[in-house]
Amino acid sequence: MDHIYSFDEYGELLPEEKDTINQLTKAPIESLNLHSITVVTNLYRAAQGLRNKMEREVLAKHGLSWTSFSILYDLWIWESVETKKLALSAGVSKATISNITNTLERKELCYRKVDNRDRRITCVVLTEKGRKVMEELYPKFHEGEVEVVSSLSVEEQKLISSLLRRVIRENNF
Amino acid sequence: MDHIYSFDEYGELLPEEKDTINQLTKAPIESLNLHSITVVTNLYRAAQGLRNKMEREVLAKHGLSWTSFSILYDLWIWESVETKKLALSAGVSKATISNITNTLERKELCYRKVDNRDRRITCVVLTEKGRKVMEELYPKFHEGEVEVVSSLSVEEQKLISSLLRRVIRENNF
DNA sequence: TTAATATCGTTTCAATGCTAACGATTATGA
DNA sequence: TCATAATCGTTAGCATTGAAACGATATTAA
Repeated sequence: MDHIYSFDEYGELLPEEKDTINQLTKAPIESLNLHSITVVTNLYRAAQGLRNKMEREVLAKHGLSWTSFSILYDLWIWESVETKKLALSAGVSKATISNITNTLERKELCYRKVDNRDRRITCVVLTEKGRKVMEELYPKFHEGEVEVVSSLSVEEQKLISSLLRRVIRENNF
Repeated sequence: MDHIYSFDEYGELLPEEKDTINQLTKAPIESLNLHSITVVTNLYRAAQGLRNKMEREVLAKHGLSWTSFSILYDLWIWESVETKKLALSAGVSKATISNITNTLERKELCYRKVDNRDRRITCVVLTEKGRKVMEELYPKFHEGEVEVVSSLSVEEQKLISSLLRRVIRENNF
């Protein structure tokens, strides 16, 4: 990553964009919901920036991606988690969890364990080494979390969380 | 992707999580900023869900990723864009743009053009075929945008946009 | 002018990520 | 019981992603 900035300075549609969309689609500008576009644009940019910042400033030290870290976090909290649940939690496919688990196993941060009651299920378990990494990394990750939203007041943080939560709920994200 | 759901049903820290974090880090629970955690968690989940939904419901038809689409969008609006600007706009590295441009070129949706004034710079240009794809895809993408935030009122959409924009600004995302 | 520096895009290599197909296991139903 | 269906994790194949190294070009400084 070189550096991230806003392609459009304002986080809203520029006149050029409106013109182009108006000219080049059958849908005239009147039928475009500009507020929806703005929400989606800013939502994705904020999340992308968040991920890049964390991977660069916190996770790079241990060569972990955002998703790897989120898997380790789940294991840290829940001790042992099924592959499928890890996928649902992280919002990625089972195949991705399988691949990342391989990488984490190679780093000796976790290991697989077949469920005895249902042998189709594989549980992933944190190793002692994995636990130590989380103990070291989590406080720094949390610092980053605080920093990223520090420009918002506590009330605004509650507000944006409740709005985001509604989006998540309504879309079954 | 199988299906996405909230690992924690509430979008907030569960008692188990608080306990674990409290026990396993040197940082006691009092020093954790729970609101920051909630904002970051919900922000990333919403964005992840958004991306997955769009790739699945709109972009899969043409085998495009979110990033590929965002590049095509920039080209659609601006005709011709430098590689570096595309990277900054999409929030990915130059290398990623280079790779994706290769794929898009293979699909004949764009082509490269060396800048005559500064031969270090490569501009990427949309082809006629690429323009047609965007004309077909953009209205559907926009439908998705509207749908995703449809549970929020216009006032709430303005509000969340302005909050997100402040996060973006303050972090130089 | 010329050497040093900076900038830009590509390449290399490994990890992440998805879809589809697969093999193993469990559940269901006739 | 036994065939069928459903569920789970992995594998195969390909695209995406980034860090680092690299070559080409442009800028700066001496």
